[in-house]
Amino acid sequence: MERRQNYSRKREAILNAVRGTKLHPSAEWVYHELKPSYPDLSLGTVYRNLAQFKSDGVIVSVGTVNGQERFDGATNPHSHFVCDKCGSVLDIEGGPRTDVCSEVSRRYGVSAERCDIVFRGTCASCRKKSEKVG
Amino acid sequence: MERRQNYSRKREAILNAVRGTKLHPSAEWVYHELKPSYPDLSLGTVYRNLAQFKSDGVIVSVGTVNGQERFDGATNPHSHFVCDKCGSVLDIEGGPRTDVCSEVSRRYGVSAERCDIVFRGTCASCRKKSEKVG
DNA sequence: CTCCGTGCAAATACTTTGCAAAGCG
DNA sequence: CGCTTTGCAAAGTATTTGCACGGAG
Repeated sequence: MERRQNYSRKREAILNAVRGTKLHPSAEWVYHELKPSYPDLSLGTVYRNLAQFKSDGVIVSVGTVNGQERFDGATNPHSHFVCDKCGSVLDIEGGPRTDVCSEVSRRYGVSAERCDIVFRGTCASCRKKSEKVG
Repeated sequence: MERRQNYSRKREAILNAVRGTKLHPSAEWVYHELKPSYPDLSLGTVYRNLAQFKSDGVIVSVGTVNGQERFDGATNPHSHFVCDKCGSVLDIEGGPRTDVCSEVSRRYGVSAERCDIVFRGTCASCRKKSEKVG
């Protein structure tokens, strides 16, 4: 059916790159990460595969940080923290529960499937920096 | 202080446009909305003012929907629902309690100031459409 | 006169896409 | 051979920015 014929070493590498980091990378990050090992990799391919993974639900989008979409290879329900200063993204475990989806669906007549929770503020590292300065 | 010298009719119009709709508009939407009344309004001005409002905390960003940033003139704490099909944005009441922020801040050593909760799925209208088709 | 706000257009930045070549079964 | 994947470069879309002009104090 939906089975891929062509296994594609590059595709696997892209997926592994996303899964193998806690950085919640952007397309460009993945590209630069793999470029040394795959000199003929193209940015378009990275974008194409990430879009595919996302629509397949294999990875999720954390949202847009400083104009770049960021991805997460961990699909278990958890929240994120985004630093407004440096744009780093942090996993937050055990955030508010996502079973509110059904309640929202009922109350608003929609069909809510996912619930993304994003905290925003200043990360530990950026806080230290501003303390040193101030 | 930070007081504006030049009041600017256009700036007020832009803010009112965002506040006066439940659509959670994009910059372009605001532009097209005001263009008839302000024929010499430029898109750059809309972007500039929205960015200003946002950094002043007068409006908030709902996030990026289909590549466009969407804004909300209501700054009281509440959540949002985004339709993956048509991109419409809905206010969801009873949103994030601020005490999760302090808990996250404590546990992760960050300084979480805001918590954005976004539900995603299919809106009532889009659901009807697909029912008719299917 | 001095500043701020703006129009306009050019510049950026990110992402998508068309097409021919290459890979896998 | 048939279908998928990719490199490359061009195109597309959203947003930002430089600069000179116009209005308010």
